[in-house]
Amino acid sequence: MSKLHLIALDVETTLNAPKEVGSSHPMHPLNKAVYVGILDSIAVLCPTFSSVDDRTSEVKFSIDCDFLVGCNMSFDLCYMYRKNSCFKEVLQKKRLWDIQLAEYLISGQTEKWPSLDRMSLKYGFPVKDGIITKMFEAGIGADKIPDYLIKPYLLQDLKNTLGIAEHQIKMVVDMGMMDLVISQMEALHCVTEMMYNGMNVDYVYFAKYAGEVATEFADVQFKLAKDVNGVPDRYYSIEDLASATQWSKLLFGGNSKVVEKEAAGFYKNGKPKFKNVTKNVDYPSFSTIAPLDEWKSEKTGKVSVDEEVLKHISMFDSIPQVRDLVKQLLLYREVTKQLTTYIQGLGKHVIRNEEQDYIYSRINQVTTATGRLSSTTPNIQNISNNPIKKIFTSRYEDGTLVEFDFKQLEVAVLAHLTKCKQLIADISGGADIHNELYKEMYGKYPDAVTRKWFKSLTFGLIYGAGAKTLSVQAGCTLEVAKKFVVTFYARYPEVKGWNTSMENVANLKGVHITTPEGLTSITRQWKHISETKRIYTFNEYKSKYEGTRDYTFSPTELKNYPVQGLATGDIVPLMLGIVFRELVSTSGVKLINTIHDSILLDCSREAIESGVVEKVKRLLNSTHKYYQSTFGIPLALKLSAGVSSGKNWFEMEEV
DNA sequence: TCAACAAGCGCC
DNA sequence: GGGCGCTTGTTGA
Repeated sequence: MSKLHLIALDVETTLNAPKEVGSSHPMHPLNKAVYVGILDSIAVLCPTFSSVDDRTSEVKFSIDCDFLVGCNMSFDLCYMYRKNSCFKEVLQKKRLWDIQLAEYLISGQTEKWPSLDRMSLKYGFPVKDGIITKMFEAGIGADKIPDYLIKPYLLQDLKNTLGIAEHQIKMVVDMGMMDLVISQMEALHCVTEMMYNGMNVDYVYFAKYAGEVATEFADVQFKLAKDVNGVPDRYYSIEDLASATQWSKLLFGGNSKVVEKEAAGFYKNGKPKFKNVTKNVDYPSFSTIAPLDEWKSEKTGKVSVDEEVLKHISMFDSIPQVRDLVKQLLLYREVTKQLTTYIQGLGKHVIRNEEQDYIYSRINQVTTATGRLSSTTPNIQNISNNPIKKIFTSRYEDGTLVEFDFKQLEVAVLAHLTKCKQLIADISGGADIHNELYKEMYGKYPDAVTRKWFKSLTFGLIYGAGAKTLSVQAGCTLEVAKKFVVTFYARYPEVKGWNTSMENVANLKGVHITTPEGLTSITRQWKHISETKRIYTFNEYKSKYEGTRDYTFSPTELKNYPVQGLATGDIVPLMLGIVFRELVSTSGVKLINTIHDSILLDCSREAIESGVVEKVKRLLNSTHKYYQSTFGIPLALKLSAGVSSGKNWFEMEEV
């Protein structure tokens, strides 16, 4: 193999953004790139360190290379895009090699956020200068650090990055992982674009809605405080409405240490002397319901007062006062969540510009065990499905948000992995598997309400739940849950076979790991290589049950990782890359986010009229073709996407 | 006072 | 049952 031509990129920046959004936030208006370091692996030219107005970097980027290399590249790329739109156009054409992403994949998702330092150690390069790192940690940006300090630091980073990339590329080729890695690097381009674009926020609506929620919170809090006051004195007294510990003591009893002053003779001057005595006080349980064993925490022994427990009490406690109090607490919890996590939480991430307001969340590609993406600062993947979502609107006058969802993605992937004939037939034929399973059990199709709870049985089973858990989660009897499990495996027998085979292989191939220091692990580990060559790492855990073996692989992880990983770790990112290439040069369309099995676009009216929705839908409905051409393996069934759109992210309607 | 952990809860 | 991240309270250094 001839020597690869790599160009490394590293940006040193100011650290001026407020703490709430992260001081180095690449999209914050107060931040900018100060030094841009570029190092070419074959050119004899010196490394480049350019300032903002320097055109040298542009020249460098125009050089053709095999990979543009960096560490945590979405960060550097966003800064470069902001510097100059010419950079954006040129850089987005490049093939990327992010050493952090490559390391995460090579490690079988065990290295989360691998740092340049850690990788430098592993691959035998000098670890960088601690002084600069300390300065960054102290909030001193690159603009306040003199050249003579920062340039050698930057150069070392660039050299290490290039060297690490060269090692990794060899490894990835040897491991047969290159197709996966390349598709992940394309996805990196897409999520970088999404982070760069951000989500447009309707701040006027946000302010109004925030006021409404705050008012509601105050009302609910007032009412709950009043109800708490009405609890007889002999029970534990709630001091903090938000404390689960205190609620547990009130509802299920418990003891509490109370410090009391006790007379202890007299001082010489005749004044009475006191000493503090700690007494244990036992409180009776306010609820008449005895706590179930499964409500008790394994680690702390505390009785849970989560939603499930509270709902149970609110329905079945024999004392009306208890039922009412707990109902009010449930309401309080709900409103608190809305206020703290969504109103206040999202509010501090709004970046206000003269023209428009945006939330720029991070989309992380190197954090999960399965290869799924995650979202932080703020987490946009768990926004409540309620009017809070109305804050997200189009940036275009008269524009719309458009969301594409893969239909039944994880079930379809399960069908592919297990090659289950009936499951493939059901999904390919457009049948709803929940309806079909219900019909097998009851001889007729369910109505909408029935289907909703019944659906949770299917997902529970795929995630690995047993009949007992299924009955609790779905709120049905154990008999129904048992019957469901039998029905499911009777209709889809290959799923059972696949599950069993995963367990067998894990037990057969799991090995004890020896550390570099020569220590051998008590638990075994199994690295499973999927057909896309993604590596899943399974570890044994201490068994809950007495008997057979002390340590076992988790059957639920074995069932779930390959499904979740292929679906939302491999297939969705593959298509993110494809959609990115298709849309990146289309005007009036912005890629703005991705939530596990969906892709979110912000579209102008003109773009909609020019048929962008149909274009993307066609791409997504051809996923099986891209899968085959990328991984060389046919998908056992075609995937399809649904589309919905709306003026804001709450009022989306199917199109 | 701070950091780590636990509980709780939002999403797919 | 799987996968996450955020907020708050608790705990222990």
